[in-house]
Amino acid sequence: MVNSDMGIKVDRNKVALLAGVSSATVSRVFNHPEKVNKDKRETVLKAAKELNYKPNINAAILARGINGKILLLDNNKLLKYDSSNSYYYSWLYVDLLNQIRDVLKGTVYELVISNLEDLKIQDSFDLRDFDGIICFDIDDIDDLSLVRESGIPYVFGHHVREIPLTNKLFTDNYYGGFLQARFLRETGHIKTIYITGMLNKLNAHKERYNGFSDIYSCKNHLLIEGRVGKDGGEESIRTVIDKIESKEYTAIAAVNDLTAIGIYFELMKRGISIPEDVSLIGYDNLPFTNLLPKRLSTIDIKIGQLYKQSAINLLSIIRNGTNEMPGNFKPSLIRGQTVSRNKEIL
Amino acid sequence: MVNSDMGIKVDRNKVALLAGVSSATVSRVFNHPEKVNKDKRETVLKAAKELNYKPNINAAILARGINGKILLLDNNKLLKYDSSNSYYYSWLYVDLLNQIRDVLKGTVYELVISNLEDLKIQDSFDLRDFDGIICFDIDDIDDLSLVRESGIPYVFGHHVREIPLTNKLFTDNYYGGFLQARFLRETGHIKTIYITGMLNKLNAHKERYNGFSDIYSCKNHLLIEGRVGKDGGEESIRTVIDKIESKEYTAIAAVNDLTAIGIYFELMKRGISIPEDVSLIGYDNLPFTNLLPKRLSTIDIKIGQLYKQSAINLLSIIRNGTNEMPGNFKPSLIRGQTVSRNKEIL
DNA sequence: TTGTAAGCGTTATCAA
DNA sequence: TTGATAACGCTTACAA
Repeated sequence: MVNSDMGIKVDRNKVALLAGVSSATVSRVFNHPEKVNKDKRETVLKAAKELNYKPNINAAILARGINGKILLLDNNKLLKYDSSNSYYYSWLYVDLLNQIRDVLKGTVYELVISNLEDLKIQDSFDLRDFDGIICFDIDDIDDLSLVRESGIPYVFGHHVREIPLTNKLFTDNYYGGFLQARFLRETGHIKTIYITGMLNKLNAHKERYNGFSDIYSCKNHLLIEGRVGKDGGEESIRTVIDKIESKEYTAIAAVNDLTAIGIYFELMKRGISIPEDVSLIGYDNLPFTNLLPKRLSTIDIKIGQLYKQSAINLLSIIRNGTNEMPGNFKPSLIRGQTVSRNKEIL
Repeated sequence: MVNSDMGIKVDRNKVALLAGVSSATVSRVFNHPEKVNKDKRETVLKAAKELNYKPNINAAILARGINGKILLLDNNKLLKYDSSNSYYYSWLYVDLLNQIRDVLKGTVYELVISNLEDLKIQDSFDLRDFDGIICFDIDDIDDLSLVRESGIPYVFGHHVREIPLTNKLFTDNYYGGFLQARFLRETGHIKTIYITGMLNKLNAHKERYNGFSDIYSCKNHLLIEGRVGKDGGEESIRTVIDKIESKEYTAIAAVNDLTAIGIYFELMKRGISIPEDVSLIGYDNLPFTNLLPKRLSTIDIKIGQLYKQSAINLLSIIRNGTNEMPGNFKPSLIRGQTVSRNKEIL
């Protein structure tokens, strides 16, 4: 007690001395407790407690020949106000961060955050300083090569085809689109409008649409390809405002929440009530949507859970060299208040 | 080249061998380059490059007797949907994170994130594993004692009085409230409504109000103390809706953006136009406010910059044992679109 | 089951 | 200005 309180360094040797064992035994008590006699183990633990002993992680790491660090590598698009839309996703980032930390909590690994920009331009750090890499939102094939060629175990959350499935964890966009459609159909909507970005530009958009159109055939939905985001949503909805006012279409699905928000406010401005006049469902479940006058119906991509699983997978790759976990992550429906039963058909 | 590409370990000794110097000289080249002969320095650097040598940070840290880690300790209120309001501040968290990382980039320190809950309940980690602690949004005096008693250098971003000024960095709430008021006065508003939480409950609220009422005397503003947040804003504004409709009061200031958003939507619902019928200004500059139909006028607390400065201060404390930097951080005005010139007096 | 001792890759002191 | 060399605190063969 006194020792530690006085700030005098207490290491394995001091504990060993007090417990009357060798320092190797102390080490074993902490790393392979099953390999040491129960009585001795307790004596050591007692001595350690008395001395307020705390293992030095860095020394352990050095002795083990590892780095003790997992890298969360992001594309640093977050927080760039100008590249606008991705900025708002930083909200989800904290969730993801916490989930990954949760997985790493019991391990020797510490989570370190960095981004591609620092890696490439400044080379202020080296991938070799890490035992594993979790890529967040990295979709450029060249960027990925950088990671793959480092030889460090990695996992990856997107859709580049060249990546082995083992290292990949992705949100099931098809299923998400399907959920949107199924919800609208269940609430009695016959004819719907689907608002998205240019489908040939982004695979995720295409997949979400495929899931949606699996339920709503071409005759039963109107597809609008345009810009995404708040402004895009406003623009797109204007082109079909007459078809909403005429009640020809009774529900709208958007490819993401930001676009849905543009639609939401544009309709509001024109005195069209949601969901009384038209139903609306988004995609992503940005926390923002919970602050709207009517809580937006949307799809929760559960990004925190997705990256939690990716951290688990990474650990498995580091330890076993491989990983058997699922790579496919299913989103879920948030019912919200912006979709209501279609009264036109009652 | 070959060596490193083949994954064979290359350390100081290999570099020393190739450069024809001792390993101590190699070490000096990297740590105290001024202490080594220029020619030799270049030879060493060349050899290091050729071998693709990378210093082992953990070994350095161990030898130096430091931990190589700075802790960002938060109160883990973020991400708790139920404790609602703080949840939305996670948006700002990413900003702060990036800024701190930016400061630490040139140092041996890595940023590690953790929270009080893990520290107290699980004791899954030990404050002694860190060289410095940045406390984020920790306002409980007992929690702070934990940090202070660890003896580790720390900085701290709030208003507990017992903390020495050196270790404290705070946002100037008085000035922020003053900015709100000055902006409203400049745009010609004579009588205003100030909506806040219970003033005796939270010092920050009190300070903001003091700044505001420094410009608007009691006769010129109506103070509403109530619940904060979206619901609170809705409630509070309802109690004075007649005074807004009658144009007796032409502008509203809210203690924070979440409250302002409640006010915003409640007014919208009642057909009161912002800023045509009444002006509105919030506080915090949550990114959210940029997505509203009219971009909310608000006060930017610049939390990223604040924590950047706090990281700089912490480094100064670690290195010099003390710190001379300013502890007071001034927010700035975001003009937005929800405050307009008061036409009543034109 | 336990102890001895050789690393792990640095830093830094002390002589030269 | 340089080179030996002793830490740094731990892990882990290997031997006992």
